Amino acid sequence: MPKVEAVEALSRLASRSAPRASRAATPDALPLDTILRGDCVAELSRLPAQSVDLVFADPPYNLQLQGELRRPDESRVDAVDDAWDQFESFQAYDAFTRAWLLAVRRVLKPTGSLWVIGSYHNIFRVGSMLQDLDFWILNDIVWRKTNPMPNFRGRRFTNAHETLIWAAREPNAKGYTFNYEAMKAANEDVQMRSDWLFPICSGGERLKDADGHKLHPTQKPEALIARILLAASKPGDVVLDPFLGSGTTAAVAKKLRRHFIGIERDRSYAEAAQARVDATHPLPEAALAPAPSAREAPRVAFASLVERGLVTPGTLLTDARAQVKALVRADGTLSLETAPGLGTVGSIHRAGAAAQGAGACNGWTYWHIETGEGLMPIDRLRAVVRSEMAMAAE
Amino acid sequence: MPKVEAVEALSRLASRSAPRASRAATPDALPLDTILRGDCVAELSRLPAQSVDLVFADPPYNLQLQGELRRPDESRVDAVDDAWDQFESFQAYDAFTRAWLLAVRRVLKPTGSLWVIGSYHNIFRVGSMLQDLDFWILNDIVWRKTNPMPNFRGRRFTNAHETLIWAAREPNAKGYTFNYEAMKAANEDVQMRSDWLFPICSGGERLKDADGHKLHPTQKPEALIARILLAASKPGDVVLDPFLGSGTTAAVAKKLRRHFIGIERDRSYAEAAQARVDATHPLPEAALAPAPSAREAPRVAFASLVERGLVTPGTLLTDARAQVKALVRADGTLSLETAPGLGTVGSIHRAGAAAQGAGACNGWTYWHIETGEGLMPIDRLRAVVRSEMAMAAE
DNA sequence: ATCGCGCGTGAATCGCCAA
DNA sequence: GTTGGCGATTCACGCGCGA
Repeated sequence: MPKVEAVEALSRLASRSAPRASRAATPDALPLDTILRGDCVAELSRLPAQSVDLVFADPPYNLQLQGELRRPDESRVDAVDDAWDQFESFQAYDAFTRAWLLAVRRVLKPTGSLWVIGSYHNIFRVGSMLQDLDFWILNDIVWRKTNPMPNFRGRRFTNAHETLIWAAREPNAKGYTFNYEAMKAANEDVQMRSDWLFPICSGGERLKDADGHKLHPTQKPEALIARILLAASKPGDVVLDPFLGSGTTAAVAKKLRRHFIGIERDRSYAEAAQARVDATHPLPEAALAPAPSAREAPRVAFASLVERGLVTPGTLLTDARAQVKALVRADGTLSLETAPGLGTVGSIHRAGAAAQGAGACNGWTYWHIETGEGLMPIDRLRAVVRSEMAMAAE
Repeated sequence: MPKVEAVEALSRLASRSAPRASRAATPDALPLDTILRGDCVAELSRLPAQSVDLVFADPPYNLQLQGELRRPDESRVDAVDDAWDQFESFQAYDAFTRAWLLAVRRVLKPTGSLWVIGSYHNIFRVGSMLQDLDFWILNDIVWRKTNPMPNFRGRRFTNAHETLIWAAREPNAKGYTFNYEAMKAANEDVQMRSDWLFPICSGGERLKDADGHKLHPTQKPEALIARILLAASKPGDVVLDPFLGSGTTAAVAKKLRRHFIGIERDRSYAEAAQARVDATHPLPEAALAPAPSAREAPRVAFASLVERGLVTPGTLLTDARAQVKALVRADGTLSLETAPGLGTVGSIHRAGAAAQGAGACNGWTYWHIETGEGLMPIDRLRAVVRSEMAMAAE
């Protein structure tokens, strides 16, 4: 991946020339479960490379509002018009985006992944930059709001969603975490879709200052962050948020027994986030037991079934209709006894593929063994081995 | 808007240097209800400037598939791998996007608007380019699919949506069509949101070739296009689709009594689209009667109510609670009789605003008149005048 | 204690025309 | 180009208060 290497070189260059504070001239050890106060690019450049499992980022949206907005009853809408959300131009916003994404790439593990949330004002810039920097987009996710603000002037559709992008560090990245089974189980046993429905953050969850005003203009709901962490990280992983704000990511990470690193420039936000984290307690470990994942079950070679005596060499395996036959050899390979593929010797998967003239085949479900009560897929034997292994591990 | 002017200059330059076919060296008259066969940039450059009300575009998604995809049962997924969907790089895709967007901008009326649909593979490029070219994004819309294709590998979330961008020709564009009332009525009388739910195009609606294979890999559902046309155009408007494909936009436009112009490069798609259009018939006009829109109703001055004798000078108007009072003057202005604002003379709106200490007020709904059966908003009297005007117009 | 009502409010690129 | 007048325009949810 020459392009990735070029990007990494740029990233190193950027971090070398970045202004250093007194804290350290070389990357610190990983400051786990800490809120760092400062500019995120500068702070990221002090962290060790390839040390973070998951990044969640809620960057400024660059809203560019003109004038005030009033409701039909003449009350004023308290809009996001903070200085930190103002950029001079798309060019300036792109430069900002490029800088923090490069800094994030450096600290991400090769198996790590990145989530960014935004609206139509900024998300297209972020998505394009991710592609330009050779991140690899895995999904775009839509957060549908149950209770969005209406369009008061009746000139557009109600802006009822925000967009998240989930990306791996680079093309062909292997080993990023996706807890497929847990997501599926959480979605009535069908695959979790790319459109999620959550209320906006309000009520008791919304942090307020002493005067009862909202502490942060864009506090995200914990349920949204929790789904991200449950989908794309494991307990004990390191989760980093370069724009921590009111601290939702840190609080949810602590609750879900992930480590967090938060970066926040604004002192009052950082202090409120710290207080919030201090008041948050991890859930009981039992509540976080990972959902059973077929993918993470120990790999069992068919040969080990032969070794364990569950299948005797010389046995004939068949397909579900008992028309294709294959002989089990002592080394755990099969030898096809029927056309097409007659004489083929190979793994259960290759033999099954050859028997069907297909490019691939899951031999565990294709091949069956004769029992007193009819044909049984050999996958059932694998299940036996796995349960034995689980008992032995305790 | 100097930036817009610069973009328009570029656009003119692009159209001047575009290769010309024999058809014409200067822009033709608008070829209404026609399918043009050819490259969309070349064909667009032959159309008169500022002549189109609405553009719907479903450009190539640049899917960049690597190898084939199979379902768990080994059946092959018939993916979009057509030549027209392949681009060498993001730069090449961006250049393509820039070219057709500039060509579209030239033919769009200043009051026109543009819709583009895409997935995460291309929509970020399109959205960024729209912003770079100084289009003005009005909404991003999510098409949620009721029946998306599952993720067969279990490595990502089910990709269950596509994204549409709705944009005006330039910042501060006035007069783009948005049929707010119709959308609200279609959504159980609450504002239409930015997330829409439709099934993918399948079954009888899906065009098939002689062998029963799907004719076009990305045929869009008519319901999706219909909502767009119903939301953002009027009967008789000109709707243009630069990537017509199987002709959905043309067929829906004909059905909804909009004019269409379709551009399609591929001969077999263009022919199928033409046959489809020929077999499509417009809906009865009554079915397309626009939903009543307060915004478009004829303006009625309060003074005309006085002139017509519906309100007598000297009458006292009150707010809904009968606490604020104002005297109707012979010229149709009001004079406030109560504090705050006591003595203020002005229009029903200014008097209402003064009475409330607000910056603005809709006097038609604020002021009430005493009838035998209680207070009635003066808006009801306006309705009487309007219905008289409608009868007189017939 | 419970229910119903009124009020506040949320990442918003939020009007159009004539003078 | 700017200004000012006319007049059109909101949904879901949480909380507090009073019956």
